[in-house]
Amino acid sequence: MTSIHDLPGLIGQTVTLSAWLQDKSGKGKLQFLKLRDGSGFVQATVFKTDVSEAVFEAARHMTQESSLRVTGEVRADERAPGGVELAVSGLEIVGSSGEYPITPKEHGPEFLQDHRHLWLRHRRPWAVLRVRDAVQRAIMDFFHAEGFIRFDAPFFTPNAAEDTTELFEIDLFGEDKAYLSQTGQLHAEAGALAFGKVYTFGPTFRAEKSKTRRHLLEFWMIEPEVAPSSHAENMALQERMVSFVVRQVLEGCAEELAVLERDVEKLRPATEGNFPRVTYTEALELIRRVLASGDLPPNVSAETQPVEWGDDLGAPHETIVGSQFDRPVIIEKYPAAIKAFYMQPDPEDPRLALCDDMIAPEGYGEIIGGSERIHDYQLLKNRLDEQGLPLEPFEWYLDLRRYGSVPHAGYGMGLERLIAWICGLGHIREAIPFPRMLTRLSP
RNA sequence: UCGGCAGUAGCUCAGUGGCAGAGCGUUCGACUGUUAAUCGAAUGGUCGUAGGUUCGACCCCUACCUGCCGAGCCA
Repeated sequence: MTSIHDLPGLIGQTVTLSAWLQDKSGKGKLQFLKLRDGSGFVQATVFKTDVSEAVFEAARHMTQESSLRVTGEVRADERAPGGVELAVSGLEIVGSSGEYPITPKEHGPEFLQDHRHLWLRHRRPWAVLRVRDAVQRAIMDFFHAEGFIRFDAPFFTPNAAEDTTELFEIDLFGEDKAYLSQTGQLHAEAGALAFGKVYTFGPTFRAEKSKTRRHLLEFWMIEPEVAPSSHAENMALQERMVSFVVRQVLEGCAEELAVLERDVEKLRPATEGNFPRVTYTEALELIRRVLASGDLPPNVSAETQPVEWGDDLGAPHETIVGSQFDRPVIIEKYPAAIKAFYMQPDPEDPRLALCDDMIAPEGYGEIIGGSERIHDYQLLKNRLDEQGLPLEPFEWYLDLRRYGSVPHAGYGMGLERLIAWICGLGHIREAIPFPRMLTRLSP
């Protein structure tokens, strides 16, 4: 069986495809069949004079999404989309199709989401989810080339790493409570102190009632952790990884990005590295300047207020900072008070944490959050106390500081947010096969 | 949780107190180069739900449900 993807190299040969009928347009004695087989898309022509009466009538009455075995000669033809078409000599319907809900016309997002299991067959999800696969492969290739091992963190955890985030509670046979993991970081730290360089790669769960284009209840996160390492090395790793992934996608997914009508020139700068870096304090000044100029990026309200030192940046503020550069920008050294308990203080200014967020351009917002971790036992214990967190669940985490502690650092990257930016998606839900959101658990 | 917007045919939408509409889809017919083909015919409705105002409600009022977008929070 031949794949549609391989047809350009088989011109002149007669092949058999296993494919689905994506669309059809008839011209009386000539039928155009738009076929897909997962590897690609091709047009087939059925001339009444080339096939039996029964085959032509079958072609004329086939319904959208019927599964077929099609035999024909591969021909180069400028009139065909893609320049190659199949001149059909034989045709067999494997599975007929009823009235197919997703017609070639426009549909609203709710309708398409309700039919996600079928929508997956269409060009746009085809392109996005193939980019997703390329991104995942690039990430794994990158880390293995850098000497990392993949180190899987548990999904059930007894405690919150960051007490601010809501967790999904699991009933463990009525005795204990467990939560679905919202981060693998703490376990990745144990892995880093055992293996040096590790990364986790798996789903993560956040019970936030967020209904925006940037949020899912269940998303995939990559969390590298390195020991020993520093804040500066951590940022350099983030930059190397993101530019490598974008480079791989531009090289390997030209057709997919073309289907999505993504302007690849907007991605090109990210392949060069040299991501700009601003401190939190500098970012506040930058935001103030842009707001004063009135020249705001799209989707940022004119009502947006500047940020007072000590307050966290909101989504519109991140969009403003991201819009000032042609590639991802790193904002570092936020006030320690608004960040997680485990972040190492800046030795030059203990009010600050050695942490950073990477903001994607074009309004796609935060894609990475990372930090150097506190390696001193007493300091970490004090931070747990200050936050009012119980020590007992964190004893194992404190052990990492009791036995051969070393400065180390890591970060978490949201896979779907990275994909949404690379593909230029209007909503993160398109970046995962079956999105799980506040208003959607099905299909 | 809060704010804004929306819900009418399978889909996308128009209709704004007086007969429920269009385009597309689907089915049938014509057509040998279609790219969201074109042309002709047929097909299509609990106007989100419940209550209210009115001689009369898709339209006005109230409540609720559902969805979309945004905020907060985050990746």
